Amino acid sequence: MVQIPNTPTSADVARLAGVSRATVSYVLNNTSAVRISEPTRRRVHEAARELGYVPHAAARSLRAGHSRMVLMPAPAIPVGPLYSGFLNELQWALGRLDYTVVQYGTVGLQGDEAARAWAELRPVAVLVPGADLGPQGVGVLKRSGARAVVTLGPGSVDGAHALLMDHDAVGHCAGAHLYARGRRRIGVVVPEESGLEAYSRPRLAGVLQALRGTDATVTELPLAYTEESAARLAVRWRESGLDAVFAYNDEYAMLLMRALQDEGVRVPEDVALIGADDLMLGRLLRPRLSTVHIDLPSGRDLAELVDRAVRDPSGEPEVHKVLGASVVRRESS
Amino acid sequence: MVQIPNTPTSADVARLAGVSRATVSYVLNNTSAVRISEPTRRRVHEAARELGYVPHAAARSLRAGHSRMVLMPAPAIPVGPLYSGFLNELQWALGRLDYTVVQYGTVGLQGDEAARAWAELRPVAVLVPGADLGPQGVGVLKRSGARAVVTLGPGSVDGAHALLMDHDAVGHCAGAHLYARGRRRIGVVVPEESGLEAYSRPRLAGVLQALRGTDATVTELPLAYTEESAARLAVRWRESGLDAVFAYNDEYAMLLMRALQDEGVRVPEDVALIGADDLMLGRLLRPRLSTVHIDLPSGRDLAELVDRAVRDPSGEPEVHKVLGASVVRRESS
DNA sequence: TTGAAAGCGTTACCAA
DNA sequence: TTGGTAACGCTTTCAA
Repeated sequence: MVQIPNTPTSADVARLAGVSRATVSYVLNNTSAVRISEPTRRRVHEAARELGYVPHAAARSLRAGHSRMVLMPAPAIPVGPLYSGFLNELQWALGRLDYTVVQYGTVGLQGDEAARAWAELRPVAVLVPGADLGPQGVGVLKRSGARAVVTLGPGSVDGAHALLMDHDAVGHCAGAHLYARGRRRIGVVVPEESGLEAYSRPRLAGVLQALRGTDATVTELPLAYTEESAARLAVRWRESGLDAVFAYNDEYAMLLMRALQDEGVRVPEDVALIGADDLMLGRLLRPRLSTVHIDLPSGRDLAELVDRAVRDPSGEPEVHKVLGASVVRRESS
Repeated sequence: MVQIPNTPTSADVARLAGVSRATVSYVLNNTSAVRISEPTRRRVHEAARELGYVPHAAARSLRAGHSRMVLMPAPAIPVGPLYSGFLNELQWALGRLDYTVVQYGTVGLQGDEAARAWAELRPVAVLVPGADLGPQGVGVLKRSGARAVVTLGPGSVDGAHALLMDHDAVGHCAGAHLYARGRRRIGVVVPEESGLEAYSRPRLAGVLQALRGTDATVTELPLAYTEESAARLAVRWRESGLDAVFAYNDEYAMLLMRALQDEGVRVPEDVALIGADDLMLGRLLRPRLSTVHIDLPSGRDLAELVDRAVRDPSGEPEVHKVLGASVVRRESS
């Protein structure tokens, strides 16, 4: 017969220590408004340890009327070292401010439905990467007690703070660089993988904007992240007449570079190539890959924004441009 | 003056609809044990929509005595496409089974302290990647109501289910392969970055095991993920006399390959090189990088294990070896 | 210094 | 078909 242990509650601790539940709460929370005798204190701690008592977060925040939970929908697409480093720093910084960061696995849920699912947890703040949140969603979250809603993505939403990750700037940088290098027939890789449109569209738009009013032409190059797809693109390269490519990011750039070289297209002589994200691996190619270096905000800064917003929820939503982009020219352009 | 909207509760909905809280609950949860008239039903839904009512998960699970939350500590190190694909699949599969997956940002917390933090959320199941959980921790979690504790990592812990990710096998594969290719003086890259020991140690051990009792020698090669570090290693390469390397993974392999080639060391003629993880990018190198392909379990399978364990918590802990490793020979070995 | 009791938002039982 | 009520675990006010 299996002993199914019942989860100990503060009442169990109280009973074992021979005190009331109130006293247990005072002791375990170090409530300063009330002085508990040292022996009692010890008995309570003892009892809690013995029972393996762990407080019940839900009950606690239900009673308190609020929690310190910061909720982030977990990004559905694999995320590079850049962004995951940022996430880590952010979690650490929020942890220092005594928040608990929780990534919520929003699978099939869309838009407002997702917002409602998040709202059920009554987080004190919500950080939403990407563009999956509308004004409705912000309303739902605020009404359910979120004191701060922050979007991290291309646009800003009414009522929410925004960290504008302006990927146009990445494309703009790349386009201007290629133009300055004397290239005029410029291709822009657009990944065929779904979920990347949120980045690829603005990057393309940035290139277009950088070249508007010049004599350069811009050609979209759909490309899947497979060698076959890259080979198909490479095989028809010469007839395309392109003399430069912004390859969306370093990984697609590496893929394309190899395919082009296999076709005898020389980089950078025949075609200048530039990626983005400044991955270590791009540096290892021959020629070394030029790239657009992206600066994300520091996790500390975002954590402080969140904290500020939580403390003063009626403050005006802040909107910050936080994505710095700069060309790192190496050998491929 | 700013209107701070109070979060609507089911009582508010009841008042607006002119019914009792119980009725609201029945309607919104489609309770089948009870029949509510169509007009009432409509009024309730109407009222809920109008107020933007969102149920309070904490209150609900407090009342119910359990939740459907599956908690995973968020991995602190950046995680490759392989593992993050696995995570996604897992979240999706658990979502289909009506669980809610939450990644908990455990920063700084160690061992049992971390386990207690997780336990506060009273998850129905806990999935712990890595080796950060001891038997004590399992005890805390179980006592606080977790019906399944599953570790994903190198070892198994008493009382918990285990998906054994036996990274020894990766090293074993690589070592055996290099030996079979006629190499005898074999280097093994050990990343200097902290947090990777959990993988690098067993991979090294696997190589050693594969070569035990043969005439081959194994040399540890500490390497940081920087070009400088790789260059330092490469510069002293010839005197090391090594004729093969297992480079921990594809990224370190790419780093090292470039550094070696820059020193005029030929791959694979002078030194055979093999990585691990079967990244797309390794295929793009010259020579194309040999690698150890790693098979993770399907997210669906793990989801089903979790579900089984939740339904029958008294079942024997299952221990599965789930890491398949196989060499993909390309041109570098 | 300690204890009794109320109440946070839900749901489920029992009555009406 | 609907409503009252108790209970989940915790904190806090008020009394003793």
